[in-house]
Amino acid sequence: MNKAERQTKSDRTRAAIIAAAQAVFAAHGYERATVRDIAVRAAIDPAMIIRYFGSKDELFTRLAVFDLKLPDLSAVDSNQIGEALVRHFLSQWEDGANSGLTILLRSAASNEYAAEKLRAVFVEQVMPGIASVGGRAGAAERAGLVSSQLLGLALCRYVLKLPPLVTMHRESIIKQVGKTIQRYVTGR
Amino acid sequence: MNKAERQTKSDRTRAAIIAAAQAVFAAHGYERATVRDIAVRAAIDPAMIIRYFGSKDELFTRLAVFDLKLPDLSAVDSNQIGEALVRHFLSQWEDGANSGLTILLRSAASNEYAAEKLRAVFVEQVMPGIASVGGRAGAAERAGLVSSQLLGLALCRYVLKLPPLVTMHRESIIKQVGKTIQRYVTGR
DNA sequence: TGGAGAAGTCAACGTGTGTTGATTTTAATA
DNA sequence: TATTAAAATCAACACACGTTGACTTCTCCA
Repeated sequence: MNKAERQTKSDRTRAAIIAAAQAVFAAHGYERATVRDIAVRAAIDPAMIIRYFGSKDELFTRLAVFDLKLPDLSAVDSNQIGEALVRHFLSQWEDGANSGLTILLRSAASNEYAAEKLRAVFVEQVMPGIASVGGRAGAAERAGLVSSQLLGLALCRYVLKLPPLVTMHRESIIKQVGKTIQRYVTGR
Repeated sequence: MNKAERQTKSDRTRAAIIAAAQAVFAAHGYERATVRDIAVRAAIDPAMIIRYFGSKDELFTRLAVFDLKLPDLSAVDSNQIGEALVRHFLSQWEDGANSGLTILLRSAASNEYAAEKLRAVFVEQVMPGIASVGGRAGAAERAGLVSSQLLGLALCRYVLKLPPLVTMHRESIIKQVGKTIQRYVTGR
């Protein structure tokens, strides 16, 4: 075995910790998630988490990241941008239900670090994307409105689990909310 | 002094505890708010909080209530329902910045009791209001969409404090988001 | 004014938390 | 197989939390 392969054991527990931490942080948010919960789920000792990641904070920091992976909107048919954005957003969410965005949204309301991270996602990813369509004029406000609708949708459907939004079919949401986003993005 | 007035002393600390608790719960959410924080802010002993309210949970329960005070929507010009709803919602929010809705929204993402309370607000207050306009057909879904936009707006403007939404003028928001709500409520 | 009940103070308890250091076990090399 | 470093275990720490009960102070009426 060469050196790279030899580390496979510790890599595995490292991965187990990350997977468990993602699930627990996503389910309960930062404050309510405990190192011991994560350890149980990963079937390891709580001390290992500190050993591998330094502290609960550092582990959270490592997982509280999110890449929207916005496509090039200037390449999309400009009448379809709204629906395309909602569709993309829903996919991003459902693909990685335990991933960054869930963790951030669950924690941001009571955790300033997570809130700041979410604001950064807005400034670095949403803003530029919106500005690339319909020009820079009023892009910040348009991006803000877009975010309010998309985050609100995620909050209600995935976090609060408001019955009608949970039940509602993906395509209905895309059609309805798509119209809203379309108007926000293009200014009608 | 009669009996009612004699209790004025304890009523005052009772009120101080409530005010302090509203502020702390609204600022940090249930998990992060501590009995000791509330006590410091109310300038009283932590033990008094337990003495007066039984437990942190009971105090929270007492404050985690919200009355949307929706006006009779069937009396509003049906072309103005969207704007009227947003205006009403913003007023409700800004009037009592430390009150029920803030507390609920700050806590609901990581506190199942608060989430349940928010769902109850939806079922008991938003749903009936929306159903009273445009009929019962699809009322649940329409109400869900309305909630996603309004809660998303509150989340971004008051909790996450996304810069453009914080800066944006009240009337611009009412105009822009009003159109969205109008379409959701009336089904276009 | 003295006594009784309310209001407030104080120190401490038990519990759950993140974290640490010493120790034991495991696994790869010589 | 013996050796050595990595990996995992364990018990315990320090701290913050909600909560309790005994005690003191205040306040008002007889």
